[in-house]
Amino acid sequence: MGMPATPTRERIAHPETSALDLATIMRAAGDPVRLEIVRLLGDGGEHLCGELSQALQIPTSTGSYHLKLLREAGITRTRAVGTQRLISLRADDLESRFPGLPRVLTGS
Amino acid sequence: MGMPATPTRERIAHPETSALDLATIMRAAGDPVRLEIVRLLGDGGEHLCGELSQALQIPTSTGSYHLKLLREAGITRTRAVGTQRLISLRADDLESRFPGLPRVLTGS
DNA sequence: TCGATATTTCCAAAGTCATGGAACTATAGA
DNA sequence: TCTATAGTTCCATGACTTTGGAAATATCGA
Repeated sequence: MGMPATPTRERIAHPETSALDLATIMRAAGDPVRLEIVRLLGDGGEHLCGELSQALQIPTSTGSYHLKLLREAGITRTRAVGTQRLISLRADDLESRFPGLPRVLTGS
Repeated sequence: MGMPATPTRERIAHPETSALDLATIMRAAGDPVRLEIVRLLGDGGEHLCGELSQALQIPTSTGSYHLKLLREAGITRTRAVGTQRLISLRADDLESRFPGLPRVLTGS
């Protein structure tokens, strides 16, 4: 026994609102798969990785890759509940830094 | 003499406003060089390829490449005057198709 | 018709990105 | 514990992107 040398799971990293970069956000949103994910998140709810992957008919490994990019760009927030990941749009953070952006991304 | 087999120069192609695609626009804007060009065009004026390339300190061949991508995505309009190309933002077209987008792209 | 100027096109090299199967990790529940 | 489930990470592959020098094209004015 004893503690493992490293934590078993890193806390999920999200950029601070003040650090959001428009070029990074645009690049992340500028892919048909990721833009469709953003549109699905435009309902304001929390969605699972598997649910989004299924909606887009892509393997979960591909979905997980795209969701990581969206999170690292600051477009989405991910929180862990059990083995699940609840993903939502950072609409308020995006709006405060880039007024009008959430509406553009989600089509209102 | 006689006419050449092909026209000496194609008319500069621009997508119609109704054909503008958000993922394509986002991808085009999601590059630091191109986003900076868009911000410079945010003054509403017409700018030359060489002027923009110089402002960004890149070779004109690189500038020309990025300007082609912006034009093909429908973000900019290019008109020829002599050997020069006058480039401007398609702010009204973008606004009508994606309300709020020009403000987001240019930082107002 | 020549030379200067503005820009585009060509090309190759280097870099980045998307894809998806397989292996792995974490958690819940029996 | 064991097993199922959810998601991540690893990895190879192929595809696309960005870069910039060189060559080509177009236009202007002397």
